[in-house]
Amino acid sequence: MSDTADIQKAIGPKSSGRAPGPGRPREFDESKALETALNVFWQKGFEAASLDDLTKAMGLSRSSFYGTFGSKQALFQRALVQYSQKALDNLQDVADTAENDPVGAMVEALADPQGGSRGCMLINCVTELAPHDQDVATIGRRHLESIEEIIARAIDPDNPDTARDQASAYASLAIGTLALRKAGVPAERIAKTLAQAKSVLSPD
Amino acid sequence: MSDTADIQKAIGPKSSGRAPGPGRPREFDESKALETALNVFWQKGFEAASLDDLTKAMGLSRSSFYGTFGSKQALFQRALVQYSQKALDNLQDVADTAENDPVGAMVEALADPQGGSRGCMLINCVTELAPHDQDVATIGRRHLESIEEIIARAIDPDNPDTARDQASAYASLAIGTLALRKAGVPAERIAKTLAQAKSVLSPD
DNA sequence: CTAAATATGGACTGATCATTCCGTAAATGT
DNA sequence: ACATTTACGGAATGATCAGTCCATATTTAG
Repeated sequence: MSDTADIQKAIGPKSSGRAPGPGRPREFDESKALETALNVFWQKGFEAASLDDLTKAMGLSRSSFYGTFGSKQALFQRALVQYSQKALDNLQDVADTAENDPVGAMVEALADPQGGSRGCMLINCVTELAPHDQDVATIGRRHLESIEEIIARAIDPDNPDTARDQASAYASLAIGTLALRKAGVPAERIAKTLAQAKSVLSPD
Repeated sequence: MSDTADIQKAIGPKSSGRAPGPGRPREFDESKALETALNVFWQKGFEAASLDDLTKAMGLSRSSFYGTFGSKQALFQRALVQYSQKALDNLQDVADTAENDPVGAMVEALADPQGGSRGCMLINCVTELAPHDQDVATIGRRHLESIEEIIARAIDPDNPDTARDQASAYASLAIGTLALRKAGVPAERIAKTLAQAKSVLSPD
């Protein structure tokens, strides 16, 4: 196998933005398919999401799946990155549109993410895969650092560095409550936990 | 199949404490084997721990494995319960032997559990399985509630109920940092996060 | 119209999974 | 010694896994 073929395999087949040259056109929307796959991974995790699950949900044949995304692993990484960007955008948006307590609003948003009981996809995947998958660990670490950065900027826009540890504490707190929620601790108890922590942590 | 056979299957085969009646004696120590299995599950998670992994580590044939533990699922639940008991005992011990700051010591212990980078087995398993496995969710919820209880008693032995929310916040904080650690956030940063949170949360 | 290029459907492959089964070994009770 | 009971080693089973392959379909370029 040639070097270029290796590289081609590593980065995945001619995935997106290809020129409208010759050949039969795709019968599906690649970014829609990616979004669908993201939801399957979010709900089931990486290992438990089988190719049948994925292709059925995405409406793709296996040929189209591999032709477009290269491998389950490659698709998963694209989904993770996409999720991270979307989640960070959403968090920033919460910070920007909060009326009086942006930090509190962000903590609430982190502790009760969109998507019901699936929790945060990145935390799920970090827990499942990061110890044995360096790429996932890196994506997860950057995501967490970005969360801390956004919170720190909201705490003190002028000196975000000094607020970094506090921001990290808020983020860890919110992430910890995700485990409570998954284990079935009542939402009311979790709300009280957050309220307690916020009342003490906030400078008021 | 008879009802008794159903029950027998549900609770697992003649597992422990059997009378030394007739028949060939076991060539292995059941509790040692359970402990070994626990470590495999801890390191790999439930799905990723194959029966080859388990039986090889435990030194059992498949016959002995199924004859003793009934199924992978049943063995896993026994391992989870055993882990929970051990972890709670250890936490209580940290609280009892701490010199001046039992709560802080417990938070440190929760945030940096024994077993290196494997994190807390129960948090791992709750994240992986609780959404789709009611039994695991229940074991996890009870474990988390027990942690909160132990912390609350250390905060205020006379009125542990009033300290419950604060205890829950400490526990969530510590559990959240486990995700940071798995994602490869430097230990030094995590220590600063905990120090910051403790200095603010503690009544001093 | 023909050749080249890309996409699709679905059968196929080889590996691995949890679990079962069977022949044999090793103990007890009579 | 012999029947009974339990344990062991390891082959067999059927399901499922990710990934490949090929015949066919649909497009563009000339």
